[in-house]
Amino acid sequence: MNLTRVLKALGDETRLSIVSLLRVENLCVCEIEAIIQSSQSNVSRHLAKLRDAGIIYSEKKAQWVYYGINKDIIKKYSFIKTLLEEDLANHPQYQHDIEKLKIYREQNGECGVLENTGA
Amino acid sequence: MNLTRVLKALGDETRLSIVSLLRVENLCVCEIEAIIQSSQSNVSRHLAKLRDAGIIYSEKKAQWVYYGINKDIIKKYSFIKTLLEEDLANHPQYQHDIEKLKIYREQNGECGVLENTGA
DNA sequence: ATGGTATATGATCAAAATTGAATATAATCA
DNA sequence: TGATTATATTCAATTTTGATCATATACCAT
Repeated sequence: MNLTRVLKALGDETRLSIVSLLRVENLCVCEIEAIIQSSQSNVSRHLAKLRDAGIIYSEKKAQWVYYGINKDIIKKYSFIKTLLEEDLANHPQYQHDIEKLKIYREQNGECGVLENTGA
Repeated sequence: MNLTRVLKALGDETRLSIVSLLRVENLCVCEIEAIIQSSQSNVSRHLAKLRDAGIIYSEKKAQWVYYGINKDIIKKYSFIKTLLEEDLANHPQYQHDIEKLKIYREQNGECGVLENTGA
């Protein structure tokens, strides 16, 4: 969880897409996979990298693993808050992914039966 | 000057040191070289990468090339302002580099005879 | 137990990034 | 002009990164 490592982890198209989605809602691997249209193993690896950098955390629920933004890193590096709330939130490309997430939700609902982890 | 490119450019120890110094004051290559203790060609290359990403600009004065933070990128990506003013400014390692810059200035003065470009 | 689904990981390959050494270019100064 | 200084760039070697395929593991349902 050091600054260079964090920036390096964020400096990738796929990982930035993932972070942008997790900004809105916690998601499991298969959901992310579907929305950003990348392979399972690829998404899993990128998630691991983001987690190793301390940007996200993971939480196992039944057979799924949910990922979410790690609040602690926002406390530690305040630029991340700005990045999430301003730069990513206003970025057309990532807004588009969020639209796709909504559509995915309407069509597929939740992966687990459980309440969503979005809080 | 796109987001991923910018983050990628910032995700490097040497380049982050450079940006952190330029936050305080515009500097030429040989000054940066002296302070962060890296080779001339290496510093020059890192500067080129930061410039290509739109994070810094360069300005030739006599035989020196001065580099400074590009204000436009701060307007475009607001996280950079936070990164510079909070995260880098408060980071012990980079504060230390700034101390070294002060000492360097006391001992060597300005590279050019010209007024400093710090504004 | 068996089979199916979700996720992680190892192996491998190609592409990209980093570095040092040497060289090229441009400006200055004697 | 020729020497010197500052900076950029090229080349080659090395390291790191990203993608893919195959496989392993964990959990669930029947």
